[in-house]
Amino acid sequence: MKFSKATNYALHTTLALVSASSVKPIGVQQLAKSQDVSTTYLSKILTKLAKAGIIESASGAQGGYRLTRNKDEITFLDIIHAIEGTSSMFECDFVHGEECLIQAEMKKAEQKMLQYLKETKIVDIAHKQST
Amino acid sequence: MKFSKATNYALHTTLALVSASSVKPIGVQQLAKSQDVSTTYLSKILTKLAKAGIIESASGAQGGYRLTRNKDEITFLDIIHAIEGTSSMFECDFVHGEECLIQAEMKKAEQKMLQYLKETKIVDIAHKQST
DNA sequence: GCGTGATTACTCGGATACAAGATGTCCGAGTTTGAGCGG
DNA sequence: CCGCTCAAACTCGGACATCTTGTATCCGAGTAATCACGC
Repeated sequence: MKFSKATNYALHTTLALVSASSVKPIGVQQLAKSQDVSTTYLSKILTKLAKAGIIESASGAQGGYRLTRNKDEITFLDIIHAIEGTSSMFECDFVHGEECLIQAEMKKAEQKMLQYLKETKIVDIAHKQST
Repeated sequence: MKFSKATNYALHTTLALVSASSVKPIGVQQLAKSQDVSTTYLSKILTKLAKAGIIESASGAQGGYRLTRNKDEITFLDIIHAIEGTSSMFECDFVHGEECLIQAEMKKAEQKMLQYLKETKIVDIAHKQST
């Protein structure tokens, strides 16, 4: 029950993009270098973020990645859902007659975490970091 | 980022033991049958719970598993920690100069979930279920 | 009746097999920028 | 000076390779209760 490394890469990269906040896209090479990842692997991760509509890619020379939305709209949850998927962390496959009460409690617990992640924005971190 | 099936087995088995609440231990075969798992696999899971001090095993004929503590002391978190381990769900390996702010937020979020799981007791489910 | 041993019903733990997912690499294809070259 | 072409600098996406982890099985060993047997 752990978050994948890809999520960590995604969060750090998004933070970098938010901090940069320029109109000009930033190349994968530059992003990858600061996190010590291969460019090909990072680009695979960023493609997921792009599909989720968080960032967009500009191909060709001088290409790279750039935020799409307003940067203070991006939450931790957005990133995590883009990478890890949106399915629940706990699934009870058994066939009890009724709804599984254990699963119900687990989902409530999960919601507590998701709620916090939904309230926390990447841009807040960027502000803290720059000070 | 999902809970393992083993955790589900562990939770259901513990619930069964709490509901039974007899002094006499319950055999793995009986427990496994109700969840459609092999006895050998389930016993492996229960060994973890035993090591965590939540249940104890009685070997030999008429043997099986039985709760050790008072049943209203057992929380969801106890079970989950016993099976999944106690390490954090999010680890940032990078070497930033300072503490990683992203990791800090992620751990706060995780704490929200753990807090809920710590407050929720198995015996509560047992009561709900019997009504 | 009573001890003693064998049998039976269990759990325990290590070794192993298998599948799925996470992690990462390679390479060909498409796309934009910019430089070079000819008119 | 303008437009065309071509190379360079990029990203995109699929196909692999690898490693770890979860899931599960098998089997020999140990252990406790029970039964059988002989004294």
